[in-house]
Amino acid sequence: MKEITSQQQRVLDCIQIYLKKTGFPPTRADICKELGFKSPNSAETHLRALEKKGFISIESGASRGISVNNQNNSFGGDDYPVIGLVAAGSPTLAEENIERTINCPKSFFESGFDYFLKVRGLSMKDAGIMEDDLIAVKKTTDVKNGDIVIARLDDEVTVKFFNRKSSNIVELEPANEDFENIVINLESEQLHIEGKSVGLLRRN
Amino acid sequence: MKEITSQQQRVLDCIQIYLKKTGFPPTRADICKELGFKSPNSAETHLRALEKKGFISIESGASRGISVNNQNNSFGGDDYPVIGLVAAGSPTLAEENIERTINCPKSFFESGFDYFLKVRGLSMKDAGIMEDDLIAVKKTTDVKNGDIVIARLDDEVTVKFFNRKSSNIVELEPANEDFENIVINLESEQLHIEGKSVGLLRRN
DNA sequence: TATTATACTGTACATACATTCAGTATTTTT
DNA sequence: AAAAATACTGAATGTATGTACAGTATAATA
Repeated sequence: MKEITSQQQRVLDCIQIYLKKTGFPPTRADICKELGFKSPNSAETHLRALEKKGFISIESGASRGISVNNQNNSFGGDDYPVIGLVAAGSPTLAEENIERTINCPKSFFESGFDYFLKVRGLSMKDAGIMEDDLIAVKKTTDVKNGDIVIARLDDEVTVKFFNRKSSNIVELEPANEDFENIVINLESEQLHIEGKSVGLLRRN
Repeated sequence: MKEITSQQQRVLDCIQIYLKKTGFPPTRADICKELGFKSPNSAETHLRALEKKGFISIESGASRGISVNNQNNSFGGDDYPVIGLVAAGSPTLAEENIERTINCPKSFFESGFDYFLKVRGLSMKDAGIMEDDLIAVKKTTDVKNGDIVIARLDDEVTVKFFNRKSSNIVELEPANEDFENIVINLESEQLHIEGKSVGLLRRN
């Protein structure tokens, strides 16, 4: 399997997202529409490159005759969305926030989980959470002190240790001395717990 | 979900078998060929019935625009051994070293991998590798500078950054200031590269 | 008994789509 | 320095494919 270029990766991701969304592969035109190309031949040449490198197979003549060569899945486990952790904005499962999907068993992380969150920044580096790591997030508001939580303050989403100081005071603690604790007074500020981390996935 | 007739079940099975085989849904003609119908309209009416009963969805106008509405599927990946990284001793795949197995797709980590290695100690903590993390290891001796390698010195197995200083000198560098570099002179010492890290799995 | 659903054959047609050809430009490899 | 790969636009074409229309026939509902 030769090396894939970034544009080819985009096309491959596009195919898989389309497949997940619709249940069938995209046409050349669909790919163009999704990625902003203006000629169906742009998609065509990328598809040919992907086929040559072994990432996909194309059935000649058949419309939507694209199949992704993942010997693993397609119809094995479940597809979990990977959501980008943008500085501002809630990590919703809205289509535009889903970067791609990862196929893995439901019970891959012990207590089950709902989606992967792609980490930005190094505020949790001492907890072994690095940039671009994928945190397996379980949607829940039932969190304990010491849990790594995905919290939303207004429109800012952040990953931090949870620490309830008193009935009204919650501290969100980073694992990096360059960052400071966030102290929240629940009487005056809104804190929304999106979920908690139940695992981590890193792919080199 | 209304009751399905035997013929409709045959059509539904046909769609799923076709999907599994090719990766994309069949056309009306494909279904006819498979089930012996002589008119595409035979398939069409069955598809309409299946849609009406909720078993499938059809995207109007799109070729092969059939998607099967099922949410239940069991996972069929491979079982990968989890090997404990003991201070002394090689991480072999011998049965007594296998702590457990984890079921996940072969291509879960991009370049494929062979086993999971359970990490002891914090010598790589600044690389986000913590105690009890599972490193996805690909067995290979083809490593580059900067790769995280699983190396064996005599009977000591360790995870470190690989750095070839010269043709005879290799440094194994920890990611923790409390630990020191291991400098190996290949002329006088034996260094065996077991493999390299291609990913990481952490389960809380 | 009338109506609707099931289960087909057969023809026809508009359009959805794959695919080729002709260009242009940049980057990478040889 | 030449060749090949990458990354596109744009137009054109044949066919793959969905889908409607016209029939025939039997079983299940209302």
